[in-house]
Amino acid sequence: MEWEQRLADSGRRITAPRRAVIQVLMDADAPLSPQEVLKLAQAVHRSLGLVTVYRTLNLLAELDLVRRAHREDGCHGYLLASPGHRHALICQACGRAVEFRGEDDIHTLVERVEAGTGYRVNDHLLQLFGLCPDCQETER
Amino acid sequence: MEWEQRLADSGRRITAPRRAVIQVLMDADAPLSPQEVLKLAQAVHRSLGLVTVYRTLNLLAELDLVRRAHREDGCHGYLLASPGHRHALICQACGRAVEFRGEDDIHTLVERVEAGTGYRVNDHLLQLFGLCPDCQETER
DNA sequence: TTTTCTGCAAAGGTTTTGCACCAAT
DNA sequence: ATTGGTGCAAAACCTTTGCAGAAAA
Repeated sequence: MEWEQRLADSGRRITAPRRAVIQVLMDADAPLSPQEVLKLAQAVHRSLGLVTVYRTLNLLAELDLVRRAHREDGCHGYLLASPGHRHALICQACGRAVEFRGEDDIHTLVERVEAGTGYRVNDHLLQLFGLCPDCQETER
Repeated sequence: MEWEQRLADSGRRITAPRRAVIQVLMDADAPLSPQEVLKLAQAVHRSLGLVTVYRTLNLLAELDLVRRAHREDGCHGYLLASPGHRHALICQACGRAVEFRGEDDIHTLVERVEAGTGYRVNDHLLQLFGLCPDCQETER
């Protein structure tokens, strides 16, 4: 598993709580709040505490294994970062999220913005909001 | 002012605190946290309280006059729902922000993503991070 | 054995609610 | 005059920190 390698390389340890949290994120198809992660992960690792969930999510985010996402309900959501710079597309009705690549278009945009403003762009955050195929059905 | 109309239409009242909050958001060029809105808006309306800021931001978000944005520092940021849909470019060193338009590039990207995923995209959030010209100087 | 990690308790923040007074319509 | 809005205080949450014991390397 690639994430175990990443943890080990940074001098961190592979533990049961961390396994549980990653497992939950791997199974999820929408950004999860810390509370949601806790509830789901306790099925795997009973004694897990909320504090450890927070610490684990922060650690994984630092290592770029997990991405923080904006949720319209006010919570912060966490989802596994797929390799390569992907971006989240979140359903406004059911919360299901998929990721997509948009390197080419963003690259064009970034170049234009750099030329226009003199800024040097190092990073970006892009999220799209809309309706997934199922919820478009339901809508009718 | 269009927002006054929107408030009146929904049976709400135009008050000094609401004017102050909207004024601040109109002048801002980056998503502001409730605390930041409070500090800035108190310059216009001394007795303003944090509670009223929250209530006003929630109300405005309900009416789609204001949008909630994701901030990496953990807070939620609020920004005026811009008719021209502009995006923020923020300096990582000094915090100075400028805005840019990117409609064309984003439009292309959105179409491609819709075709690839089956989602219908209604809205998006884009923020760029980098160094402004001055801070690129300082860097050397 | 050594260091990191965990869970608890408690602290520090942020956001929401209840209520009496005030203001816009 | 009515109804909705404001500010304060307090409650309810969410997130981080300090610490002693447990677990990985």
